Amino acid sequence: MPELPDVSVFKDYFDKTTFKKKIERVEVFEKRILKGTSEKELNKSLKGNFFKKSDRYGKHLFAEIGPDVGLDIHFGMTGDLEHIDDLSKIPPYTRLLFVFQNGEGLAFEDQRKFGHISLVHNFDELISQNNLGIDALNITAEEFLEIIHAKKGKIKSILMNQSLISGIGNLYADEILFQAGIHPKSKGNQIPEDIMKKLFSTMNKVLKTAIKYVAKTDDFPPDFLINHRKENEDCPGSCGKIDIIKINGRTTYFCDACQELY
DNA sequence: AGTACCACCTGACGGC
DNA sequence: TGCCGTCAGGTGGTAC
Repeated sequence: MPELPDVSVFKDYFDKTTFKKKIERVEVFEKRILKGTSEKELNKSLKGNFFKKSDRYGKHLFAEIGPDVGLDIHFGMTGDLEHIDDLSKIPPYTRLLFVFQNGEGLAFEDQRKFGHISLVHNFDELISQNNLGIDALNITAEEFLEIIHAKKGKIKSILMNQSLISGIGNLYADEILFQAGIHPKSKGNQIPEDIMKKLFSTMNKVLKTAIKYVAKTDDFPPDFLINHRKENEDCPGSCGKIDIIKINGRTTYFCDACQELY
């Protein structure tokens, strides 16, 4: 689930639920989640401190603790955050728990254990360590065009490549290409300039709209592809039927009638 | 450089 | 009802 809009929502939730709360300890229930650190080291860095501020970059959440220490939180496929009032009621799939001195907690849940949490020195280190390209909501039109025109691969693969542009996953890649009227198999270097500009503005529009709806896809406007992800479903543009193909091994939904192949 | 698989995990769903 | 294969919105590695 967690792509850029979801992580943006997690950031707001994180800020709201950790603000001004002193960290008493960190409990790790699943070591696999930790990358390059340990429960002991985490506690050493966090105990007695506060989360000062957070930032989102791509699909990552950066939680700053001190001038030279912070957390890199990645939500994998099933990661989620849940604030806890009662520490005796820890949600299922809690892999790590921040315990605050006021008796509250924040659970990092992750059913499939693909998420991870690591210690980083700062925001820049998070970006370089994960080899992340420019954030999808901060990239300029010029940078966007340049990156995509330099690639001969399929546009959907390019959009999903976190080291080129970071934040877009399978779901939103399909949505953006659908709304921009571009076939997902189009080659990056063959998309005309004006279509590229449309793709850029569509990417911004889709991501911002998703954030506006708190990434709750059920509430998205009916002309979005997102709630029509079924084979043979009518295209929201009522021009044809939704097709399914595989790109990069990922299920891809699109409308052959309104998405042009370049 | 681009692509095609496999792997990591767990649960839900459809077919038989 | 029960077993089994397949699939899921992410990422990383390997090999052609």
